[in-house]
Amino acid sequence: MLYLPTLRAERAAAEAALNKRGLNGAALVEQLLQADDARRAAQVALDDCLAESNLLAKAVGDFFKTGQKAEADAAREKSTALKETAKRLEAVLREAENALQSLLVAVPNTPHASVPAGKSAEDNEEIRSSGSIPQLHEGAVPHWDLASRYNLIDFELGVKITGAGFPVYLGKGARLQRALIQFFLDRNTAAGYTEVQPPHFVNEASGFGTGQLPDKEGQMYHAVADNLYAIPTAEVPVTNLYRDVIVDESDLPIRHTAYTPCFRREAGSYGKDVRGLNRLHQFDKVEVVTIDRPEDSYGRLEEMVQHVAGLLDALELPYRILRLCGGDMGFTSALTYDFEVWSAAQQRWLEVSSVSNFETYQANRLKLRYRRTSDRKTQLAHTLNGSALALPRVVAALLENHQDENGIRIPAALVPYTGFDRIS
RNA sequence: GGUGAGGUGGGUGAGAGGCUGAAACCACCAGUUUGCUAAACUGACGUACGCGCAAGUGUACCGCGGGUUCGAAUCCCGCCCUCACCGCCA
Repeated sequence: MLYLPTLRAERAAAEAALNKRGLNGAALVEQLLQADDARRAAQVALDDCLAESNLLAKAVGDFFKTGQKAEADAAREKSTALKETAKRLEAVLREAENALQSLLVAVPNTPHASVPAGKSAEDNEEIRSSGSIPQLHEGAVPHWDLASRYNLIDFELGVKITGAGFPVYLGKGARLQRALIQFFLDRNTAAGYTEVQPPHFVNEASGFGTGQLPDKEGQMYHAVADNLYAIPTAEVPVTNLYRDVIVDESDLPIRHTAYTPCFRREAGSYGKDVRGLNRLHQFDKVEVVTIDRPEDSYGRLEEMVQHVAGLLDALELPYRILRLCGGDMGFTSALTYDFEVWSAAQQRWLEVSSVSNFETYQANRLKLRYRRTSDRKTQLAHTLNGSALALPRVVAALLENHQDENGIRIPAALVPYTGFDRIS
């Protein structure tokens, strides 16, 4: 949710930024500011009315005390009449607030200056790439074939007990999952992220806080009886730990890492995109979340990108880093870097991590502020997060890229965690 | 699932129609004292939205939403949540 004071102060920049998403920035901002003006006018009118009413009420009490009954009755009558006006003005204000709010939640974040304008993935900007594309042997196969050949993952069994997109991991396949989770958590905590184990279901307020609700409602599993949502990412519960919180500036940056399963309905997905591990309804992910001061947040973002790159290096996977264009970026993000690993057997790039700075967009919804040491004033913090990492596509790439005629090699960094160095 | 208690500022917790944006204590912040720290003392100390060049000032907020009243943290109704005990259970 855009912060209106900033929007007013930096109007031209905000308009230009929204244009990069392919929106009409000028029109959107104009609409927002007009709605805000209407809200302000309504509030001033109501406040004045209530102020008068408060004075009258006080007068009634005073008149009673001094025994001035006639004056008391007169004031009382006047106050009763004011009540009607107040009621009307209150309705006007409420309507103005609702109008503003529904506009606000419909406007995405303003992209950072470095974000390229663009409509789709075509316009994303490659920042750098790393690792070499492996030359696979004759007869190399995609991960879904490897998964069944070595009995690592049973997709059909998952279909039986739950449905498509809920795979069952077996034997070394299951162990590989657990090893990766542990490996990522160890690396993240070593880098200064404090581990958290959050709930896997969240309430409505949390869904709103990080921006999943109301607009991405259909993407989450909803436990209707209790009105809880299965988390689509650990970002939701972990960031919401700081909802309605004013942290001290000296406590920043706050860094957390969390492993959770993630649940996504992925309504509308189909075809080769969803084959094998490419897109699942339930998957494992280790997340990193950072909260920091505005002036430091982009430095943090770079640190997070470096950190994620280090994970992929350790797994010996070839990857590239993209700076997403305005049109391809998530609704709530100001700047997003995507990490894609090369899937050698599928001959395509697979997204394994998305690292974003949300600036104050989430913080404004969350009411997450920090108190400055210098003047003790509160200010919205910046929130950032990134996957470090999402498992399924890492596993896909690991299996495909490290396969040879006799099996699959486990990268050295992971062997202490798997307890085996080959799958065969 | 049953029964009971309760939701007040960063924390504990008083208040039971106007004297209450809210006692007291603790914490936090500034200062005095001090070789340093501690202690002691003094002062300041909620959030949000407005108005004002500013000093300042208006309004709202005591879980949420309604109601009664000239006036509600306080009375009434509905909802949500938390805790305790019992039952069941990994």
